[in-house]
Amino acid sequence: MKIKSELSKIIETALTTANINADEIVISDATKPEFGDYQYNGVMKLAKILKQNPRQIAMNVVEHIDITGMVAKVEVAGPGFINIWLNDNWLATQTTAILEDSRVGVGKVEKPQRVVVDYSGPNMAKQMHVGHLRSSIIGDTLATLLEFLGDEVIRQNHIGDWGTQFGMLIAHLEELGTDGNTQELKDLEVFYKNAKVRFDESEEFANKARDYVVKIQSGDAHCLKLWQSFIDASLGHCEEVYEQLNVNLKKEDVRAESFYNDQLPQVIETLKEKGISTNSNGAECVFLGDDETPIIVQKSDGGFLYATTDLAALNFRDKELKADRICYVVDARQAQHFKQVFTIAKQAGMVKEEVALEHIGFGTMMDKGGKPFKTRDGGTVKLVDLLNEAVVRAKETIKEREAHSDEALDALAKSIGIGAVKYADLSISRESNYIFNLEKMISFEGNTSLYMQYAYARIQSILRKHNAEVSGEIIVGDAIEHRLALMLLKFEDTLSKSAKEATPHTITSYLYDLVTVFMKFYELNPILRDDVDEATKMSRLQLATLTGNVIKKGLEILGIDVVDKI
RNA sequence: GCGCUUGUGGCUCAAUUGGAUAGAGCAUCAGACUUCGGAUCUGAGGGUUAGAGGUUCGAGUCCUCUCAGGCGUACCA
Repeated sequence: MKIKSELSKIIETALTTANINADEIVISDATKPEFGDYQYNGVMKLAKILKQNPRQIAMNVVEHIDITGMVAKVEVAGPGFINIWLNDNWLATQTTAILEDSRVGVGKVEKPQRVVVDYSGPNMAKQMHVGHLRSSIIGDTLATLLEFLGDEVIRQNHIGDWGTQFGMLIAHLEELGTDGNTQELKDLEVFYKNAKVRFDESEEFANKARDYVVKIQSGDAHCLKLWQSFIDASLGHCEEVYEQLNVNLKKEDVRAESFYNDQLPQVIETLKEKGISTNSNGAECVFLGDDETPIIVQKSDGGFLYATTDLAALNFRDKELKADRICYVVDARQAQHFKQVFTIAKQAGMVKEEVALEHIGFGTMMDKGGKPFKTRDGGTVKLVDLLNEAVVRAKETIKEREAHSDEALDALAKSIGIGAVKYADLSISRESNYIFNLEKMISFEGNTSLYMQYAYARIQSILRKHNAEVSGEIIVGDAIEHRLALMLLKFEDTLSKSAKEATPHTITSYLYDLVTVFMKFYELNPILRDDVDEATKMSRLQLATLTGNVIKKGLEILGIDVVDKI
């Protein structure tokens, strides 16, 4: 239910009949229950333009608002706020209407776009570390969300599989045996370290490594084969992590750096032709605005850089993938880089002017002391280790409570442990750095996944206990049911906002609010007690069912499982 | 040096993009139960939104300066 746009229409009609012009009508949530459900604050701005008393205008508008349908009451407050209360019967009808809806009342966007979401982007030379977590799950949430809302999403995993380090790696691989199944590949960190040792200790090896870099790039069959087997092994590691994280990235979503390799000379040609780049100190450079430091697109030795690859990718995504919107889910520290690359791409006509280019930046994960996340001995924390630990912790916690079969316990621990890590990450506004604290994540209190999962399990428990058909209409009988019904209907507005701004935390805080309201409802209004009449019981069961459905759908978009029993 | 960015109770985070008395959760203290799953709910204390000016009906949010942190800054990605 698009409540806000419905209310906008009502206000617009009122303004028109009152002979007032307003360009954009913004409805916001009421800040407090006493102020109603929603408010319109635009009158104060209009007053300035019309040079009239804002309260007077507000009174005038209020008189023309239709209060026969969705709106029950309107009031002027303060300097000219218009407070709006929704009608209980309307809330009841609307919630009843979506009881059987698999989309829980969420419609599809009117104008679907073709959106490229670039996320995860691990480096094949290394094990995935915690830094990749954010890109993977924020990107995946965005992709799932846009898809659910009706956009056509093209996932792109821009993996790092190209560059000088691969010469060293495949030379090392060759020494170990060319089958690519060597034991050492099980841990890329170790493999990399050993390769580096060989590179430093042997001049012969180092020369071979440099030679192999050139050979891969020129398409030497032997080296390409080595390279490919290395990439396959490394990508295999990533896929295990995606599987565990419930991240929907497949092999066919991979469009690696190497894919753009043969398009790089053309990028330089285009930049030269359009007079965008110039030669400076032997390197091909783009100077933007008054900046003194250029963006280098080709090194003096002829080699290309990551800006070049990104330009080629932008070109490809516009020309071949025909995207309307391109989202890069990449660390916020690369903000300037993307700003520059986007500017160049548009100037050079590699991307059409109307295509939206967005850098979806995110902050860094810190340890408890507020420093960048490292292991005790100062190394990088592997993502696999971290996730495994979360699952182990989750298992310990739930084991204390109730007896489960080993199989059920493992599945439960995975859903809860992984869910906790993902939820904690997604619930923080993405641009800020955040402090990683596993104990807090697996807590049952506060804004955590477990609190949501618990609420869901509780609802399922009620339904099991009832153990009969649930039918009939929702009745909104008191203030708490009013709030709950309204929260349920706000789901669509929440998702739209989250999609527009690419902010997963909009969804988590909504879910938290929803569950909080549900818990209050549940405390105040008994459902299955004997003294509750049949119609009320059914209505409350329906409200509980619908709440469960929304929690499930919300968590599903975040890639987090619900469980029927904890 | 220049540029970008951040600063909100003891701690971790919000604040619908300029709206009403800045909200939550931890932690602390005080309550509720013959539990529809207490892994819950109710309440209290705790804030000059880093500091100082400015813009206006109205500022955590916009502008200027100061202080403190983070990041980037010519051939890594």
